[in-house]
Amino acid sequence: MVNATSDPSPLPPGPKPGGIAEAALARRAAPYLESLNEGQRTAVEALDGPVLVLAGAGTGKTRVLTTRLAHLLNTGRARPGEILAVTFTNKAAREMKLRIGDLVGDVVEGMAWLGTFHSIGAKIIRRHAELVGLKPDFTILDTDDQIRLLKQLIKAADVDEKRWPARQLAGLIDHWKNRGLSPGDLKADDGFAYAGGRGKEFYTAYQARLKVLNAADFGDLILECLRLFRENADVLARYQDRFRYMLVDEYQDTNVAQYLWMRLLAQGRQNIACVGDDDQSIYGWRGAEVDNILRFEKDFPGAQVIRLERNYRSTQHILAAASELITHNEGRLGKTLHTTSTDGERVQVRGLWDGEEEARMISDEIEAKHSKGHRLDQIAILVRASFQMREFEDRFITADIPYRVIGGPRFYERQEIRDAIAYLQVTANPDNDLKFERIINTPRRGIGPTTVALLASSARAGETSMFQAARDLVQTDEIRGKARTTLASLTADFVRWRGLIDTTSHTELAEMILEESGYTDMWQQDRSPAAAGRLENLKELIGQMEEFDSLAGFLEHISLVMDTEQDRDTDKVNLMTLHSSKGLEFDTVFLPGWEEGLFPHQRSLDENGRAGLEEERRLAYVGITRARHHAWISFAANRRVHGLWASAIPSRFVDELPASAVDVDTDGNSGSGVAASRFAAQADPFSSTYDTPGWRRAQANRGAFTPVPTRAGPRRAPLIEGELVASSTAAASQFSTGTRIFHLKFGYGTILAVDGNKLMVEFEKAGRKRVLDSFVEEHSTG
DNA sequence: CTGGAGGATCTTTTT
DNA sequence: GATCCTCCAG
Repeated sequence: MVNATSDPSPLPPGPKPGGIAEAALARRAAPYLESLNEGQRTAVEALDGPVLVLAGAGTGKTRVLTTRLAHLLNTGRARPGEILAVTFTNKAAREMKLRIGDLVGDVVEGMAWLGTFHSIGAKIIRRHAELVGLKPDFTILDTDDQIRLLKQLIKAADVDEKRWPARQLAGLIDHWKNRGLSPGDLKADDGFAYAGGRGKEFYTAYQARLKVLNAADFGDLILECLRLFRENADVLARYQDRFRYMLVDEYQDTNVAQYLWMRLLAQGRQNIACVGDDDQSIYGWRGAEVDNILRFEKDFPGAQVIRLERNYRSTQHILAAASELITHNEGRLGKTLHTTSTDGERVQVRGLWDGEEEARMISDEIEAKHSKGHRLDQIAILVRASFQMREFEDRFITADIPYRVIGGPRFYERQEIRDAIAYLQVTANPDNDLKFERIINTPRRGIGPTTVALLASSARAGETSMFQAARDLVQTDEIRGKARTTLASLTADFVRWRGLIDTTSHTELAEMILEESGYTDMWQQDRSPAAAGRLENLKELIGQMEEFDSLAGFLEHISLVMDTEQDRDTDKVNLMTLHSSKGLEFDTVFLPGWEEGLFPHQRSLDENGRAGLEEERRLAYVGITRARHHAWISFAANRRVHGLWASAIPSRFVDELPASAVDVDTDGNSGSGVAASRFAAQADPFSSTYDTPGWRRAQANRGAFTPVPTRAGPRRAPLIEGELVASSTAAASQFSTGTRIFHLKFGYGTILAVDGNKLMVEFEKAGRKRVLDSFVEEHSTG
């Protein structure tokens, strides 16, 4: 482990730039350079000075990045420990490390400063913890803890949490931290948005409380690091000197705080390379500033800007569709992607009746491809919102198509895992109030809100932690009866477990804690079907701990690395959100749900106007450019949102695609297809030959649901309007009770009740279900 | 302090 | 429709 405080970082005996030694080294390095195209090679070889690489989708960004780092090492410009390379996700960091390893071998192990913004921030703060008011073993709070803590503060300040939700305050504080603002930087009216101007006050109190708890939230990992650098010129100088070369990946995703952090470090040697694509900036909602790309040339005068525009991934039509779509955005740096691939299939556009039919069309398409030998794991379905996944999962289960969901609820986010970790964290650091509060009454011990509130107020009054307060209070008569004895034994248990940290193996200790605290027991007693799985997960957790050599090491890992690799290598269809698809590529990509209100998402438009729309469009761009050979875009005329049926119009993005790169339902094999607006034979996007009671009703109701004029207030009338099940009396079903019907998914059944166009049906195989009448046919015995 | 009932809410997500 | 949260009665 390198130590900043005792490292003068002398110039290494590296070869003189442009000298003979370097030329010789470069020759040795030649093989990996030769397979690069001109732009890529420039980006790899421009080692000195500030460099901005604008890398379009599929232009070999990762390749450039890893080769560049390998090149730095190979030419002897820097030793592994002198390179700072930051990514956003652990996955990206892991992959980068792997690929550099392929190029330079074990040397990569010395790259101690390759990691995420947050892990590197945490590492730096731990070394200088006392300078920012923390102890080196401070804990990192997750979002749950953050909310819990804010709730305490809100309650203590006697503010109505219902009117001013803790989530909102958390959002505000995050927003400030993303912008690099400490409480002291705020102007008086900055906190206006919360509790009538008390935002700043709460932010101050929150930060103070974090210090008492010896804790930092994710934002602090950057912000406190920034403060450390600003207030301690000597510390900053040391790091500026150490990091001879810097590299930032996914630069378009950096927020202001990260930008300032990085700029401060780079001001030493000016050897900084940022790689990004403004067209793929899709995280504005969590603080990313595309402007950082524009600022780069201003802040680093003379910066070299390199554009990578040759796309190696997609066919001509796919690229044309994506490129044309994105030109509808203003305020982009502008790149023109080109490819040498000329032929290939056009982008397929389909309009369908509803979400279920859309899922059926896609699964049919997948089955057809699969039977022709197309691998399932080379197929992805990219949705805008996770609720859309359900329809596909249902369909895949029915059709027996193996699939995997990427980016779903992760292992470490499960309740039982968080509880178990909370026990471990309180053991490691009893002053972690938030974790203590989480498990103080789990399993139920009879310590309720009253007792917890008493502990919290007592802790605040004594400027100490709740754990300490509990230890003190049980000595007095302030807590009585059962609460007193349970609390006394619980705290004593933690003290005892803590005493065992150094003498017992951490896995053994973890098992002991879960056993003795009654936590395992709680799930064993639980009769719910999920209980067995939870116990399995706890075992799995202990198993994962074995990969670490100490409790502290494990805990640091889980607070920063919240992901686990899952079954990568089985042949399954990939199902994920557009957001989590960034950086991936597939032979075939399906993009369902291109409907106004869903994509672009209404909320994005409402809350961020034009900027919101443009970010949605970039999301569409990201989606299309994931595809190598086949891209399918589809939309439905009806979709169930929040349990209600709504009619929808095709997304404006559909019309923004170039007609020459698109095919619309060419073979006419779909009798129920709804044509895309511009591509429809008739001018009316909703006209089609589809003819069912539900469809006719949808036609009839269409005009009746014009958007309600916007009222003052945050919530506006959604554009998705037209509830088919609305009180419209004209919409009574043609079906009647007792009729025998057939349903595509559930089979035969008998109608029990009719409610508008919704039927309650007793199915022979599937049991009792509520279905829309447009999905059933009267079963004629003839 | 606990459990059930009713109510509000429902984009995206990493660290 | 489903879930998470809050409130109220025991």
